[in-house]
Amino acid sequence: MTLGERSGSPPREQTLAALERCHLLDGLSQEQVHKIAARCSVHHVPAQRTVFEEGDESRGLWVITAGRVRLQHLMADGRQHAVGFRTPTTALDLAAALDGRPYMETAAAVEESELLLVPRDLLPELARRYPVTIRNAIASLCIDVRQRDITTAIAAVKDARERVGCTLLQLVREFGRTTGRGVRIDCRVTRQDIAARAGVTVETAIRTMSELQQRGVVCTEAQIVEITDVAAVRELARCGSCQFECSVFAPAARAGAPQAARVSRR
DNA sequence: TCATTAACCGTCG
DNA sequence: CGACGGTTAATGA
Repeated sequence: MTLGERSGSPPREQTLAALERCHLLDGLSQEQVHKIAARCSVHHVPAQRTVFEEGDESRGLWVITAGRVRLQHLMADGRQHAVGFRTPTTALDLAAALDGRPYMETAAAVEESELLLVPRDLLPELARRYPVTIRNAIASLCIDVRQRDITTAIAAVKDARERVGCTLLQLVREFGRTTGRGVRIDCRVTRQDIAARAGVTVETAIRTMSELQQRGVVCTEAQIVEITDVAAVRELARCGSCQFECSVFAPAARAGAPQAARVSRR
């Protein structure tokens, strides 16, 4: 049992609001979403606790309603490869929920988090009653496939320093906010996190980050990374000589939502 | 616990 | 050979 304790109480306002913003349910009315929520369970997961593990039987679809979750893969050498960090309104491992096969990766709460579990037997019903969710699911899966394709391609084609550069740029895509000096990655990221995501050791991540820091390209304070010279990072990652469509790492656009900082292409 | 530095060492082009 | 990057160890915050 890897799960945090369950809260029996019905979903709170904030939880419902997060579910409403889950892309899988795009196009459903508030009332419809609330009816679905009534059949979900709310789970509070303390920091560091695992929500589910790679290989576990899928229990349904997990949707983050608060906190932050890291998705990771166990590699042959025992190290963890961080697939990415996920924030509220994101559904975790949709593929496993849909095909009922075991989870493809481990989900661990980075900070205290809250997740909603849409029970597995509710999913076919959703598809039947709200065909739009099928379109939404396909869109989500496509993004997933593209992200994974890029990730594996990068692992094969880029060297360690370049991968650190790619990781920084992906984080900017996911969490970047423009500031006076440049762009800030708006969530705490340890050197270890960067290393796990780039598929390098901490020391290599530190080597690269230190070099960037000395060149005045980035600065870090309390695990918040700010990039003052995005062009230099793009150069480090050799963005110019690769054609991967990294825009798939950006959160899906949504009317009325605050726009994250963009990384200009080319 | 996290960050950093440095020496060391194996692999590969 | 030499660059790269992983390993190990020591140190400080």
